[in-house]
Amino acid sequence: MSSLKTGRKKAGESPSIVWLRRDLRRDDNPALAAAAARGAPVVPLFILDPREKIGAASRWWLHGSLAALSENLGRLGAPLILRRGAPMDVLSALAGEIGAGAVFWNRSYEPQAVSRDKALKASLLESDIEVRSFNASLLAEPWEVKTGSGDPYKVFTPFWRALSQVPFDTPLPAPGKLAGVGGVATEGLAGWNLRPAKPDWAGGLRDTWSPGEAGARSRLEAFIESAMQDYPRARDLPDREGTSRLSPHLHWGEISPRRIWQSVRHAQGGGTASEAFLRELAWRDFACHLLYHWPEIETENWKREFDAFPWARNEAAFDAWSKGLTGYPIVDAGMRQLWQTGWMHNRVRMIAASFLIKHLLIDWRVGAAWFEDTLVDADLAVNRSSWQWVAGSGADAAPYFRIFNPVLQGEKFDAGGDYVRAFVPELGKLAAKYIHKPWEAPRSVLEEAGVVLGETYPAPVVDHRQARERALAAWRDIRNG
DNA sequence: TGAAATGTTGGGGCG
DNA sequence: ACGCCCCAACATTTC
Repeated sequence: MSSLKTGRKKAGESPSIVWLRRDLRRDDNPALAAAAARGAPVVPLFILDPREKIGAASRWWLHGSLAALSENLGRLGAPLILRRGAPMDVLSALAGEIGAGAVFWNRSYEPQAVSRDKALKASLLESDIEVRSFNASLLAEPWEVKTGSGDPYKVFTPFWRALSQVPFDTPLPAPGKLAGVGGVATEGLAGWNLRPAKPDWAGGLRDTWSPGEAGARSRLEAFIESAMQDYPRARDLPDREGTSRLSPHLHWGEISPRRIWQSVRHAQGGGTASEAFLRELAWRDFACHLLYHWPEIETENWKREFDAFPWARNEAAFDAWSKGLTGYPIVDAGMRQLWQTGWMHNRVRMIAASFLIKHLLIDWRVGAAWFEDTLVDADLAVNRSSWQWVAGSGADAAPYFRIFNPVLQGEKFDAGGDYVRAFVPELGKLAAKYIHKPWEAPRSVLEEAGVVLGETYPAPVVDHRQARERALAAWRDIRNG
């Protein structure tokens, strides 16, 4: 590093490192665009930090996303470099190897990343390397949206109003051609073992998803073309392709929220339907806004009175929930969709999360951790704030006494039962009338459908009515101190 | 981005 | 014709 301390190298000579993290794309990538504009050769770098826990489904996704990015960047002329280690060590080593004059990245807003990046920036600057960071993953940065008195928002609707007033930057085009640096050592993606081997449980993921920038773009186009018009109604029906399914692409930054915003706004015939979709997109910004300003919501109840909540320790109940064997078909269908495809429809996430928290009285953090391991779109800010929303412990949360009835929710949003049949095949022959409450079906109906409760499909692990009363009683206790 | 309990209303059957 | 009861349908309150 000593040679770097002799003074800032002139742009055009010393290469730029673009440290890619959750921005695995070329389009609308401000750090990449800035490196291209700087004029010097560009070395795109991805660092796998072994200390950073990444869920199993997310690791699978990351492999695909890096493979796609590597191919795309190679075609642009600047091959992606892959390295493992602590970011500080990797960056300073690589900077030394190539005599880097600049390191650019796009900002991350998670508590750990903020402090890590702050330290990194200081260290690199000390080595006389130019450091610049950008916003690539949010519509507006967490500090750009403020109340009249300058505070962060705690409630979504006013946040949404304020966010709509922020003049977003126009999305940047992908760089056409990049000058690379030859002979830079890179690790092999296959050696990172991001994909499961034995057993290979990723078949359902492969069938469902196309990680990478191209997959993200075609999802967006398909959504705008065929689903957006009916979005306000169909988004709540889990057996339809009524939602965009862009969440995993957004998490890894394969597509930019501003690109989505712009494409949706420019689409013909959007109107109120597109407004409803952009509102949901803004929930993602809101979650990051909350986590940035209240980093403790990752692990602590935002409403501290929930600290006294008598969470149950019940391995058997958690096991039934996570495997989709609760005996409540809509819950089980959701949990199996998650296990098989790495994704769960949003309506069903609320039902399944409510069931774990309120029917089984299991701590929301336990559910959040399970989701983080199994979701391809696992995102700390979105996941944690959503679980707190369901638990009633969050900032802008549903009240605790709002307890979903899994039977009614099923009948309302999966009236024909097709969602249940798709993921709970042992109920496949049961008529819609009973598919959300097989325990109420007459003996003859069950027989004809080949269902034996307690054998081919579980009896309910808890009685809804009793579980509801128990949850309300527990909540009354903590309220009364 | 609930559900269940409780309250109110109004039509129709019936003595 | 009239009052009474029943109960579905809708509205309000409570958890």
